[in-house]
This record gives sequence, structure tokens and C-alpha cells, in this order.
Amino acid sequence: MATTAAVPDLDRLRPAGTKRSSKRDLIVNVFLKQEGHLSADDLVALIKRADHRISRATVYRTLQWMVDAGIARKVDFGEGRFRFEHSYRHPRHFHLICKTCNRSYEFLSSDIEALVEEVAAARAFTARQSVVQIYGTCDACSTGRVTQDEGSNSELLFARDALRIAIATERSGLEFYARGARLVKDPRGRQIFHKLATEEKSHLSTLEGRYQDLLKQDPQLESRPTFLFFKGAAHGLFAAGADQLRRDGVDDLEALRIGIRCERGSHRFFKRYGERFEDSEGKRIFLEFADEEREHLELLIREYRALVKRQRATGHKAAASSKRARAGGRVKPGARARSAQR
Amino acid sequence: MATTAAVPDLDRLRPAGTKRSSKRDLIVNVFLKQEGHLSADDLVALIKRADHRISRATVYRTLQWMVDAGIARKVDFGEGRFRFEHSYRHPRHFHLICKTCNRSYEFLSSDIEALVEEVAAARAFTARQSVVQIYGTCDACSTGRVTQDEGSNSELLFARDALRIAIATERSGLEFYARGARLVKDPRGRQIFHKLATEEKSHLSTLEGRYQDLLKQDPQLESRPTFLFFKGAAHGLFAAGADQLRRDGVDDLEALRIGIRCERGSHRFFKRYGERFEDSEGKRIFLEFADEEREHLELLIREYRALVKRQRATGHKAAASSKRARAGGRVKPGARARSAQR
DNA sequence: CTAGGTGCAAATAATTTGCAGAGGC
DNA sequence: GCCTCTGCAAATTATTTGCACCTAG
Repeated sequence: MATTAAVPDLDRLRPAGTKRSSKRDLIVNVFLKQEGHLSADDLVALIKRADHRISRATVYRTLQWMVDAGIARKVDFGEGRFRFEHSYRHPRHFHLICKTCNRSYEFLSSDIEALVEEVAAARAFTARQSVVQIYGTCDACSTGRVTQDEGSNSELLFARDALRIAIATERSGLEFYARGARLVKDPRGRQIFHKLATEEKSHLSTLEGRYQDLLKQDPQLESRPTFLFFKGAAHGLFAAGADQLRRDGVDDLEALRIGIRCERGSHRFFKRYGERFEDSEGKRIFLEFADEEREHLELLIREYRALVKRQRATGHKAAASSKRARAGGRVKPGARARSAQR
Repeated sequence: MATTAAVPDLDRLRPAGTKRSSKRDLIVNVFLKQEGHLSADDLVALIKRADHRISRATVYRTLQWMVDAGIARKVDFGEGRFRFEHSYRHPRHFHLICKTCNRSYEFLSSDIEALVEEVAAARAFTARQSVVQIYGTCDACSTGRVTQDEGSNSELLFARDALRIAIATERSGLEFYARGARLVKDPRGRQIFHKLATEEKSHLSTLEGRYQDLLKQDPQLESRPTFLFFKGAAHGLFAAGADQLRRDGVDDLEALRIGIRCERGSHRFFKRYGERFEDSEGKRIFLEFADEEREHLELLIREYRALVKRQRATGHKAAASSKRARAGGRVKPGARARSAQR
């Protein structure tokens, strides 16, 4: 309910050449105050209660208008009629649809999205949108337990899960740098890892603070079911990196390269992932996190170059590392642009 | 077209208490001779051509009848009306839907299915069926190239891809046993691995022969796009096992245990996977493969026990291995029953 | 004043149904 | 002969539209 309770003042994002009207305003407001997936008929019934002189046709026309304005999204659950859900600040998602009670639940899975993209690519198909619907029986219906408050808007859930993912990544990053600081022998190299571990720790506490703030907005937020399913890329990256650090024969340059690889992957992932959403808190979280990862990346690259230079000056291992030095150099800040792509 | 061209004589799988009728037979035959996704109206048009005295209502009634009989499946591409596709010997699948030409393409992704199951489980939702639709523009429409012969029924494609997966798994199994035969020091242990490598090799050639037979049914079969997308479980199993073999300190018992783990995982996967399909060649391929894996599994377990016994008799490493011996023993043939669950 | 916005009733579109006659077993 | 199948026309359901009138900018 709290979702878009306050009509986004962006109510004026209305389609060009469109006039304001009190009836439409009423319909839009009633729609926004509801949650879930309303059929045109549900909405007509609600509207009639508020003002029975508003006609069915107007409701249909307004629904279409809302879809054009980006306030509503038309969804088809195979019932032979359409339903409408909030679209403003409400990320596109997938659905679990209970055939017993006809309620529907939302979720997002970046893992599924990634596979869908792969399939489309394999068939040279340009995917514009995808629909994933799981039909069956919901928990409430199969256990007969009370209808949980499932309410909670997905904007909040999305932000919560985005933060959880960012935090998990940050933690494994911290673990990576902490281990690096222990394993690297060269005092200078150790110092770099130390510095980055400190950085990560501070980011981590920022993120955790933010997570706590979010929880304040809804006391039960933490206990609500997962909305964003995700195992992808970034999670495993630092863990894998940490494993690599443990292998013997890892010199300081190599350790830095591993760090660069991790940060680059992480940055790309979050950037790309954040970009696919409509304006929302979750989107912002991903993009800001991507930025922080980029800063680490740049820091690592600077240190890497400095180290290469120093070693070259000393003639130390210079020959053995020069090829790789160039490989690391490829990842200069300018690479940012490329990261939006695939 | 060739799909179900010959009306499956199983035409008599018609719903109980139902009589035969020449009109219905006609409609069913016309439907089966078509391919793709027909709307009720498309079918009416086709029927009218053959016998214009058949009414629209009868076509609708027959469509419902075919759905009940398992000959047709009702699908919804969000067009505001339903379409119907073959269901007999035609595995459930997902769709790529071109908004430009309105054609739709089929695919199956066990990877997506697995994720969908995970999501459902996380939400305590009992999934009965799931829909995955990718909307966009198909290759033909975006490149303007000729309409490929896409025809080819999915029964064949499914069988082809099932075989490819089985072959790939068999290959990696072969690789695993071959490596085992090289690495294991104990002559007896080496012999076991050798034997299994030989087994795998013979299975492999059986599967490859079968693959060749399949190709004969459709000269272009091999070049058609992937129908079944799959990276899952079994692929990586043996590869991971092979890696483990390379670690030092792997004694013969340990090597056998690794083999057991691989075969068990592989067996479970194929069994479970085969079971989720309707009767089809692909289903059979998966289930037969699961059986072969089970035989290997049993063989390995027998050898494992024999080895444990021998070592115990010699007093060799007996103490160190006894705990693990029991762990291995858990996997007795009776475990077959359990593998269907999960 | 003029281009939207709205109500009402009629029009579509896809699909279903009641009923009387036709046909399979 | 009984019960299902069929045609036809009318009914239903979800949604759209034509048209005359209303109202914001």
C-alpha cells in the first residue's frame, strides 16, 4: 500500500497533448492506492464505490492512459482478460500465480534473466521483454495457513535484496583483501591490500547502515521472502580470487592482477545489472555500488602500475612481468564505457 | 509436419464416455497435419476449406476435446485469444515470440527450469506448470533473410539434444576413468578404472551410433538450432571429479569414492530429468542413460566394498578409512528409489 | 473557443451455450 | 433406443468505439 501511496507528483508525466481531468485523477489515485494485480473490472468496482457516475469506458480509457504514462503495466495471466499492476518505481518482474486463490506473487531472478538472454542470443533473437510465470498453488492455499501480510511493495524488497547482494559482495571483497594482506610478502604490496581492506570495511559499514535504515521503513522487511533471486557473477568472484591467492607462487604483481580482475568483474556486473531497471532505489544501489567498485579498480590499477615501475627500476623480475603489465594496463579508467556492453 | 503426421493410432486415447465422429476426426486430422501455433480461427478457416458445413462451435468443442485428450495444448501469447499447439509426443517447452511476424519458436531450458524450481521452493509454492516467453524480433525479421525451414518437429530436436548431452557426459566420464587409470597406483585399483573406461567407451560408441541413426531421419537435423538448453549438473560432475583425482594424497579408496559420487550425481540427474517429460524419444534416451549410469554406480560400489574388505584383511589403512567406508556404503542399490524424489 | 475528456449505448471479438435434430454403438 | 455430437443462433465476457455533450487551458 505504501508503495506509491502518495501519488508521485510526477503525475504530470502524462502523455503529450493530454489534459487533466478530475475523473481521471480519481481513477489513477484509486489504482495507485491498491496493490496487486487488478482486472479492469476490479477497478471499475472500486471506482463505482467512490463515484458511481464514472463509466466503465472511462476506466478502460484511463487504464490505457496509465499504461502509456508508465504508471501501469498490463499483464496477462491467461485468464482471458488482462490485469494491471503498478509500474511507476516498480521494477519489471516475474510472477508466481496461484490457481487456487488467484493471487499472484512477484519475484525477480537475474539468474533466469541471464539464461533467457543466452537463449535469445543463441537463436539470434532480439529480446525486448520476457515473461516468466509459475502456475501452481501458493503456500497459504496448500497449508491452509493465514494469508500472510505479503503486502510490502517490491520497490522496498528490491532495494533490500540489492543491498544484501552488495553487502555480500563487499564482505567477500573484504575477505579477499584481508587474506591478501596476510599472504603478500612484500611490505609495499601488503600495505596496498591493507588499504583496500580498510576501504572495503568502511564501504561495508556504509552499506550496512543503509540496510538498517531501510529496515526502519518496514519492521517486517527483513522477514519477507526473497524478491530478487541471484547467484550470479559477483558473488563468486572474490571467493575465487581468494582461492587463487592461496596458490603458491603468487607474487605481488599477480595478487594485484587478481584483485583487478575481481573488481573489474564486479564493477561490470553491478553497472550492467543496475542499468536494466527503471528508476528505483534498487537501481541506485546497484549503480552506486558499481561506482565504488570502479574506484577500487582504479586504485588497484594505479598501484599495479606503480609497482611495475618500481620493479622495472630495480630490474627486479621486470622481464617476466612486462607482458602481463600490459594486460593489466588494458583496464584503464576509460574502460568504463565498455562495461555497459556485454 | 512429419511430427504426428500419421494420426497416432492412440487416437483412441479419447476421453471416457466419448463417441467417435467423422467430423471430429476430420478436425483432429487437419489440426495434426498443421504445425506451429494455430488460433481457433485459423483452424476454422482450414476446416471450412475441407468441409464448409462444419460449424465454428464444433471446432471450438473439438479443440477443447483435444486438450482433454492430450493431443493439443492451449497457449496464450497475450494476443487476447488462445492458440493451440501439438501436445502428443511434443514435450512442454518455452517460446520465443516474434512481435513482427507473429511466428513463435520453441525451446527448452533445463537450466531455467531448475531455477524456476528453486524460486518456487523458496516461496513454498507448489509449481504445476511454468511459462517462459521471450518477446521480441526474430532473426528472419531483423535481418530480412529468408524464412528458414525451421519446420523440424521438436520431438526430433529434443532427442538430438538429449543424445548430445548424454554423449558429452559420457565423454567426460571416459576422460575421468582414463585419468583415473593413469593416476591410481595400486594395480587392482588401476584395473577397475580401466574396466570402467572401457565400459564408457562402449557406451559412448552406442550413443554415437544412435546419434547417427537419428541424423538419418532428417538430413539437416544437425544444423538446426539448439532446442534444449542445458549446462546443468551432469556436465561438470566428471570434470570436477577428474580435477579431484589430480590432487595429491588421493588413494585408491578416495578415487573410487569420487567415482561413486560422480556416477550417483549423473544417475540422479538423468533419471530425474527424463521423468519430467511426456513419452518421447528424448525421455527414453535420458532414462536409459540413467540406467547405464546406475550400473556403473553399482559396479563401483561393489569394487569399493571389495577393496575395503581386502584392505581390512591386510590391516592396511583400515582404521583411517573405516568411517568413510560406511559413507560409501550408504549408496547401495536400494538408494535408487530415493533418487526419484527431491 | 477548441481539443481533449466523458457517458451511454451500440459494436467487436473470442468463446460458450441452449436446444432440436443427426448419428454412432 | 440412448446418449453423444452437431449446427445454428443467441448469450456471455472483455474490451473498444461512435457520437453528442462537457470542461480544462
